[in-house]
Amino acid sequence: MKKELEKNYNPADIETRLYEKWEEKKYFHAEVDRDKKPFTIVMPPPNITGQLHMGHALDNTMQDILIRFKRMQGYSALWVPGTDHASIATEAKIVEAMRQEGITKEEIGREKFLERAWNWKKEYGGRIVKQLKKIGSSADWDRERFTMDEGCSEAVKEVFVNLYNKGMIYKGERIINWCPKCLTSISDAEVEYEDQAGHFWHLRYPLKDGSGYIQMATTRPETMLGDTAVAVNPNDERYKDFIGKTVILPLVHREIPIIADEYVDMEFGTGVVKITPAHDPNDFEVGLRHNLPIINVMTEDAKIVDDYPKYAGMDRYEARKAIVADLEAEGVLVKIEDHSHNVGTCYRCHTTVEPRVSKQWFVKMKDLAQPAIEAVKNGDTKFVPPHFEKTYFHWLEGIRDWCISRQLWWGHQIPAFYCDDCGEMVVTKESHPVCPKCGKPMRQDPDTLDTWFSSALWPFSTLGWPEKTEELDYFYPTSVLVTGYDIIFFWVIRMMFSGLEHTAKVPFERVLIHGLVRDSQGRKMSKSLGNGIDPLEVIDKYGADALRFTLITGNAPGNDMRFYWERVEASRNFANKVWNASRFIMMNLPEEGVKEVSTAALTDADKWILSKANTLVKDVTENMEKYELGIAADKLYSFIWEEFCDWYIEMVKPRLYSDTDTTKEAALYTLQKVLITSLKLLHPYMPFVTEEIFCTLQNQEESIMISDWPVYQEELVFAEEEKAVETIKTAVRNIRNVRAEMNVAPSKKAKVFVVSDHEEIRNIFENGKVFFATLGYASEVMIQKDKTGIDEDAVSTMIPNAEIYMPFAELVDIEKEIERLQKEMARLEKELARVNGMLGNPNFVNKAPEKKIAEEKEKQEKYAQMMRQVEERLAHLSK
RNA sequence: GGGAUCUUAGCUCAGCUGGGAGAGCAUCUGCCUUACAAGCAGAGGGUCAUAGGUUCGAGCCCUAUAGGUCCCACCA
Repeated sequence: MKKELEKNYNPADIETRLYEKWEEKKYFHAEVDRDKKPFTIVMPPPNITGQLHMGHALDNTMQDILIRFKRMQGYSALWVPGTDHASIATEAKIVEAMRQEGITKEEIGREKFLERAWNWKKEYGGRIVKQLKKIGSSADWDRERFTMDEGCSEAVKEVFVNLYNKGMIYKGERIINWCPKCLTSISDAEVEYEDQAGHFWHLRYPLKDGSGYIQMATTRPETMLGDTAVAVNPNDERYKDFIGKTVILPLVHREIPIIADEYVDMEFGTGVVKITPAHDPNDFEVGLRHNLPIINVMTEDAKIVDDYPKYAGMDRYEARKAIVADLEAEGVLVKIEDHSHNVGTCYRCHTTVEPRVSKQWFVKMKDLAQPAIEAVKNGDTKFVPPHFEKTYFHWLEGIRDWCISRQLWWGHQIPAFYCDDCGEMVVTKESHPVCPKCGKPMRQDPDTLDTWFSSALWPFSTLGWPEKTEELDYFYPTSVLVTGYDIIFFWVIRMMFSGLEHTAKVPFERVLIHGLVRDSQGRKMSKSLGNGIDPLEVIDKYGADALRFTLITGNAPGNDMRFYWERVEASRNFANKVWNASRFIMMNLPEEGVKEVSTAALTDADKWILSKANTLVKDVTENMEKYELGIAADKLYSFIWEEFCDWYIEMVKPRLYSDTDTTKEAALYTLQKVLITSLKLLHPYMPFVTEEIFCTLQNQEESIMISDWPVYQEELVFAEEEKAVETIKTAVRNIRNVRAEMNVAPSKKAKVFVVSDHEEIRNIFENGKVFFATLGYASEVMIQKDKTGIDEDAVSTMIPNAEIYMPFAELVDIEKEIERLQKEMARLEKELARVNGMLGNPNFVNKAPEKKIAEEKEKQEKYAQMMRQVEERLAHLSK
């Protein structure tokens, strides 16, 4: 029994079932297969704390399209999925959950805390994976990884030890970005700057010798407790005499020197800067140059330390108020100005970052950055779109050492060990080393590594590195990395230099960058604004195919896009169109199936659509190979909807409905063939509908996703037939146009006369006679060499080398008819003038390519000829 | 301060290497035509931000200007 499609397309009915089938059949699984070429993508691992959002949906849709495309093309297409432990985010969630229970992590200790964290991971880590499956992701879930699983942890240790032994990782006391809420250091990349309204407090520090004071301004008066100098520019004439003198720090009454340093900008403010090495990165540098003491005045959570009893325990903003009040009381506060400045905030919690001097681990970036720059410069890795390479270079060229230690427990603990007895330190992959000097057990560094340290290894750690696995050998370097431009600094760059350093290869050949999905007003989707749209809700309402199609069309690579429900609806309508066209075709297919038909048996229309479909195969494949996914999708959309449904299916109907038509088989054959080609090309974009239709149509279980990708065939190019059908389309359009203008009801059929003294044109119409009945509302079609027997009052329309007449005696309004023809005349005159202008220009004729000139000459002839037709007709009418 | 990017139809956006301005939505006019009203047929609507330049030819390349967005940067 022939299977049929349900009357209405309902994505919810098919999606879950199909996905389960795919998983069961292991279609997503890829193996090393030396007979095939590899194509590899590693999925940017979503955080285990994460919920699927539009960014994931876009990112994963793009990857899935590429993977499905390559799989069908016969590659061993591997998409490695996984999740990221997201140390700061996860730890914050667990700490918060514990806080609600009234316990702190210190109370339960590291071991118990990690136990909780792992439990949490078990409970929630799978959630995002389930969600990714809802959008149809065909990732190889058998190879799912986690940044803290055994293999990844091994890779992390290996890398750390290697880099340490090469001297590229060091521990040092530096000023770093500290988040007083997360209570950890963060890297430069993790600081987000935002403009904040603040003030300038103008202060006068009195000179020790009583000869006066020196005046400066600060945006952070509370840090004055830690001032250890006042600086001026050495070239500043105004302050020449002050250099070397001593001032008395107000409130604290510490004696500090006035020093000279180029860092001070003479043009800015008073040209005097207070120097607080412990609480400002620039001051820290100045302090190093001048051997200034570093006086830390704040605790980890940004409160004033006990050394200043009056302010001890106050947080930085409280202390600011108190100190400003005291400065005023002491008479050293001159004035307060409004001032807006850039403040660094923690990218996770948006607390203002506090620069803090502490001992941390760093990766030396200079030697790592250079190869990463070169690899892109010489094209080993290319960005799509290319302009993101500039961003990449810019950031790498200005890169500073990477602070990788975090004062957190959830993450990869740093493989450095200390001997509390003799102070020896070793860096090793062993988990319980003994001190090489005194043989005592050693204590591991309590800090963990930046989450991005392990993500940086993702493209090769997931393939088995540091082991020399078959997978690594075959699938690495990966083919393309798909990610948003907001992640270039965090991740792409770090994967690049890590890959080059540890595998001596680039981690991926392409970086495909996409933008952000914004709301309909162009705002970023965010939790706090509550303007986020849940992809799962979209899927529930319109299906995953509609969501995918929406995300992939209507915008250029790398650009942000706005999300509109209307667009999802339009995509759903397209899926519905495909569904219904397929349903129509299936209704007409005989139970025993369609036989292969020889080319000779095909009509012009058949050849036309086959030829068009063939071109589509070529275009779509080329676009997809160039990562132009949106362009390919647009072409599919217009081919299927306009050419195939609106024209071909309509043209073919009379043949299907007739029992005597000898070309019926050819029509059925062509319908099925073009449908299957279209479904295959569309499958990467809309995997669910295409699968359901494909299997129903073929009455088989075997999936479209493992079928062969269509290939362009020279023998399916039918240029003559394409031209012929285009001629007929033009004629039909003109007929419809005229009828619509005259408000002729579709039910009112009319005779159609085609007059042409070109034999080949008459032949085209002779072959296409059938189409005029349904498409052109014709009761009868007469094709003739001249106007014999045509009612003089007929309505007319012109196409190149032919005239079409429809006798509507009772409807014809001569005035209107003349008006229409005059309008047409004017258009032709304009076009002809343009062409004449070009061809009359000797520069054009001498310099333009021959092909272009020939094209224009052809047009010139066409317009001139049509003008003669219109002229003649006008002359006749005005008689 | 440096850099990137954008400015095209009422709205949102395409427009690949320069060769007669496109789509979706919205609007207007007809149609329940036996796959689809989630549809069919037709129509209107644009000095491609501005000013120069290169070119036979510019939405596309170059320069400047205006406005928007984003990223980077140590101006206390």
